[in-house]
Amino acid sequence: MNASIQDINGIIHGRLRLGVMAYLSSVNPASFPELQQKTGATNGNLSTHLTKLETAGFIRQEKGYSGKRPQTLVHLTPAGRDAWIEYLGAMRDMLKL
Amino acid sequence: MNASIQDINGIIHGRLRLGVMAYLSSVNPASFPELQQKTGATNGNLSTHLTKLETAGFIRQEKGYSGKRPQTLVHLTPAGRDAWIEYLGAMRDMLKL
DNA sequence: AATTTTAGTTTGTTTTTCAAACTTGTTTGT
DNA sequence: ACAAACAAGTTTGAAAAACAAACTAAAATT
Repeated sequence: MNASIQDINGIIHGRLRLGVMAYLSSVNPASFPELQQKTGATNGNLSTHLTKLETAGFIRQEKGYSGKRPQTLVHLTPAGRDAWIEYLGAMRDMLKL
Repeated sequence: MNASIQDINGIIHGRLRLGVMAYLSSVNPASFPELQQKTGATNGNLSTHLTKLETAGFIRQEKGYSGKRPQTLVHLTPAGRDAWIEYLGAMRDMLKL
């Protein structure tokens, strides 16, 4: 296969989005504040990147309530999981891990 | 250790620079055209990113000649190798590879 | 001697990243 | 009950990064 940088999904590769995807790959779904805490991002920044991942079809944002407070649950979609697997493969190959 | 995105070196992480570092980690030094071919970057773009890696102290650009043609050889510095090792560790940990 | 090719740098535009400021609604203190 | 502080996000504007086109300079080719 011998992956090179062209094979690395740029949407996933961004630092913050990579953190989100990595976390979602083991904790799915995860809440917005949970992701914020795990990534250390500001809420504004996280919001922007989630929108980007959502536009790419990798995650889904479910807006509901926890009690009376609004709560967004972020789900990894099947397409997102596929893309994640592929990303891992490409990185493993490229970095020779 | 449990690495998160904060532990990932942003200079190295950029797509193109990552390709350069990965290549240099096994072929050191490498010529400018060789890197261009391997990464698929335009020469302008590659030049910019090499400058960035050089400023960070991760590579050294040796300007010499191959016969009469100018040839830039790009060397991974010891600091660059250290940073690379650390990057690999952080990624391995974060991606659970 | 004109044209093409090689090797790179500089410059300007587009894209991306990021955080401050704002919005909307909730809880807490007095 | 009313104001102040808090929580959960979104919008927006500024800074940084990525990228490719245009340029420079010298060598090889015709």
